[in-house]
Amino acid sequence: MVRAPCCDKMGLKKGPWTHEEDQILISYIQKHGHENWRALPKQAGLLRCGKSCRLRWINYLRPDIKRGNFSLEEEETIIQLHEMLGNRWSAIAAKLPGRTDNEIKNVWHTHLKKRLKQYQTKPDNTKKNLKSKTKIKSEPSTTSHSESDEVPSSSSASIIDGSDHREDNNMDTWECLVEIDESFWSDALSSDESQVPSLSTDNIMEPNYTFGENLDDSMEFWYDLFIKAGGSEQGFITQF
DNA sequence: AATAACCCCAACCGCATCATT
DNA sequence: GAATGATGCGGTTGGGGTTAT
Repeated sequence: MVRAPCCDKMGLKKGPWTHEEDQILISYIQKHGHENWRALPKQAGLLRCGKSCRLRWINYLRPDIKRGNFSLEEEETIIQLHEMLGNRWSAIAAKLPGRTDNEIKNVWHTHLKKRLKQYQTKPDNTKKNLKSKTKIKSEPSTTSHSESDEVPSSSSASIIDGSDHREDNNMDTWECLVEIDESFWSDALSSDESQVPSLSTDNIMEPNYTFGENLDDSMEFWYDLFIKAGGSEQGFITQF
């Protein structure tokens, strides 16, 4: 596989982006879009490689990026999805509107993984005992962490917080999904990923979210999975 | 007040995969 | 089908900020 030369070999700039560079990139993409990342920096007048521009745009400059701390619901969603999908951060990010794979990956490595580990080594801990010292960000944010964002509740289904933020029936859905053998999910997902539709979590995270163009296909896909996993038709109707 | 230790996150790197020729 | 080019993705790291001593 032929790889593009890296930035330093091309005499291109690396490291943190300046405000000016951000502005150039934003205005260029607003005017021309980003059809060709490789050509973009040259056309925009940036001394960056296309890869760097793409990353900066996707992870930081995109207008629909949701800045600030993750909500409890988001964190719990990450944990649940991680159980199902593993380290497929982009797939997880797709279920969390406004969040990037990089951001989710960071949150996982810095908070959630530790939290899970902590809980697993101390399964009899009370929720209170498991509170950690997560800092409160000072930056302006659309969603703010509460102090109690560190509390696992059960081994796999609800890790974050004892206070249930979901309706019980939603939790049932989660537990159902989680109980399905992980290998089943990976097999099912790898068999034809292009068909993987939105999970029901979309409804939790983004009430206005609509399924892809082909809702019927999506539902059919999940129906098949559900039945394969041993669920009944009635159960599927109840869950979804 | 100084500084060591820790934490967080933006950005880089390299591989995988998809698209085009 | 092979070669090449472009993009996507996940793992990792370095620097800056924060907290503890």
